Amino acid sequence: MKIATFNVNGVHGRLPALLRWLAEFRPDVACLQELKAPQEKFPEAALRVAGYGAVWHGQKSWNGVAILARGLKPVESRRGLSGDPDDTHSRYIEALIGDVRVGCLYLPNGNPAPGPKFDYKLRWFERLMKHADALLATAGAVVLAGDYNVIPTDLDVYKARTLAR
DNA sequence: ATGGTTGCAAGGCAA
Repeated sequence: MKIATFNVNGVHGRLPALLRWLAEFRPDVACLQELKAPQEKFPEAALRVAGYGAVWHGQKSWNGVAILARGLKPVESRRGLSGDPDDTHSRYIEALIGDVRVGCLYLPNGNPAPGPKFDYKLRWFERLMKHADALLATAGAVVLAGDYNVIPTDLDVYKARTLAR
């Protein structure tokens, strides 16, 4: 099974590129982040024409995640992580594609640090770890894919010197 | 070197 992930930074603005990418690489599963579209404005029909079923968790202007599956509709098993009832960001959706469970995540950027956004990122990490532990305790294959917003090397940074200050 | 870019959505925020 070919599983891919793509931060689209606006699913409408990026839709032509997304469709080309799906046609060229034909992933069985694609995890999308930064839809930047409300739930009711996700381009479900265009993706269906392209051969992909979808589940998604939209949000106006920011965030938003989706899971696409070629030739079938993913069976949603979770949206959002537990542990913070006040968290309104759409950053996690999970679904079964056949017998493989796929979690699609968009981890908070956390900038600027230190500050409340960085604190939120760390708390989100803790919630993800807790959920990952629960997933690993269950039987079956699990994949947690997406944008972790973790940058081990300067190659992962658009402009490392700016971040280093 | 204190600026540089983009998407959403309609001014400024987030990345």
